Amino acid sequence: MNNRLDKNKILDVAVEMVDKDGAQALTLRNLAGELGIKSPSLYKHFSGGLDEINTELMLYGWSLLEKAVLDSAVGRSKDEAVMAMCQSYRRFTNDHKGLYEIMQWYNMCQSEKHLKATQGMVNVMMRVLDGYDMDTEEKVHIVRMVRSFLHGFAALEVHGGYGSAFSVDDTFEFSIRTIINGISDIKKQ
Amino acid sequence: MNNRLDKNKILDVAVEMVDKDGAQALTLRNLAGELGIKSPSLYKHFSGGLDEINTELMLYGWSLLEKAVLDSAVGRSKDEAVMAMCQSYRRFTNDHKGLYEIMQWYNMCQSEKHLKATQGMVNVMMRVLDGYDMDTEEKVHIVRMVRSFLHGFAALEVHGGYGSAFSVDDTFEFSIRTIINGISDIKKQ
DNA sequence: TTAGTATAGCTAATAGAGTTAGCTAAAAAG
DNA sequence: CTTTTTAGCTAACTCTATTAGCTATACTAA
Repeated sequence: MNNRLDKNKILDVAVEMVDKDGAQALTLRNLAGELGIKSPSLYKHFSGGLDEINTELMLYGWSLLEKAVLDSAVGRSKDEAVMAMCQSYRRFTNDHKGLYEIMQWYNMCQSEKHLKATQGMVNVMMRVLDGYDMDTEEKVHIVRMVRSFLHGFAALEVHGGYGSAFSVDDTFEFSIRTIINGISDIKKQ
Repeated sequence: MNNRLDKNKILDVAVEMVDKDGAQALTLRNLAGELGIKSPSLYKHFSGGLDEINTELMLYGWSLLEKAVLDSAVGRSKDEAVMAMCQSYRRFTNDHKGLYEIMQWYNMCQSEKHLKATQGMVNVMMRVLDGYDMDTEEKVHIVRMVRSFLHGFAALEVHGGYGSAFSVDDTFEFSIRTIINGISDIKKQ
């Protein structure tokens, strides 16, 4: 029988680990321990070490998120599609707290890789905005705005940054609706 | 003469370092080197080690940002005040890339400290919204929305997350105006 | 001013990360 | 069945943060 590990099995375990205990819990020692091997053995699968593992996780996470956002927009258009995309984005960040952390900060410096990783999701958002009557520049601004909001909301929500007692769900709905309203308002000018 | 260091001098140098080379460049070795001492000596000033230094930086950063946001809102009201606050927030994150990184992720887990640190800025924002006719719940939602946007925008801008060629300044202006428009739209309902 | 105390900085050593080198046994390939 | 490849191991190295203990300098009280 084949008990040997491969990249995918290792990454799956890594995702479980970071979503359970946070991104900082991903050490070679912990990961190897979880897999029942010793840390130097991980270099047989990821010769680039921890850096390569983080990069792979980052890429994997963005592909997952792209798929989630895409699925949520299927069969919907305009406001309904925007709302659905935003909700699936938020659901993802709550289901994958650790992975999303890695997606955020990892390789942010070597921007090319990161930029490429996020491009898929950006394209999906752009296509959804095709349903509205606006030019490319307006769409770019809106996608940037929505991404900024979703990203910031996730960071604050996941890390418990919202102190007061009011419903965070309500804030999310309210914000998306406000953005959508603001968009149509600008179109009326 | 007094060549000895104190907490404030050390923190000032630390801020310079992280803003120049990023948060990950803050190691005891680097910091000590920059100060002309050896790393164990830092424990004479920060018995809690690197963790305490990061915490102090986080608190210091939030107090700076609170002050900046407060100053920008003085003598302004409503939309003009909101716009000024947002612009000063953005200016801060660009002037203090490294410090802002630390403000974001550090001690996010031990939320009490972090929550308290951000409370000052939240209070300033709430007070600005007193100029509008809305109840507390609405204000809370709006502050959360604006914070989320500003936070997410900063993260994307600072790390070069905006790929396309369109002006990032325009996106910022557009977004704030969209949010303000959305707010008044909701008020009209 | 001076004697005494507190302490900022040092060196040396420990512990725990990531990483490399080299070995071995098991799987894969012919 | 033989050969080759390779996943996993141990041992060792480097670079972190951190602790212990020493010393000389700067404060402080008489």
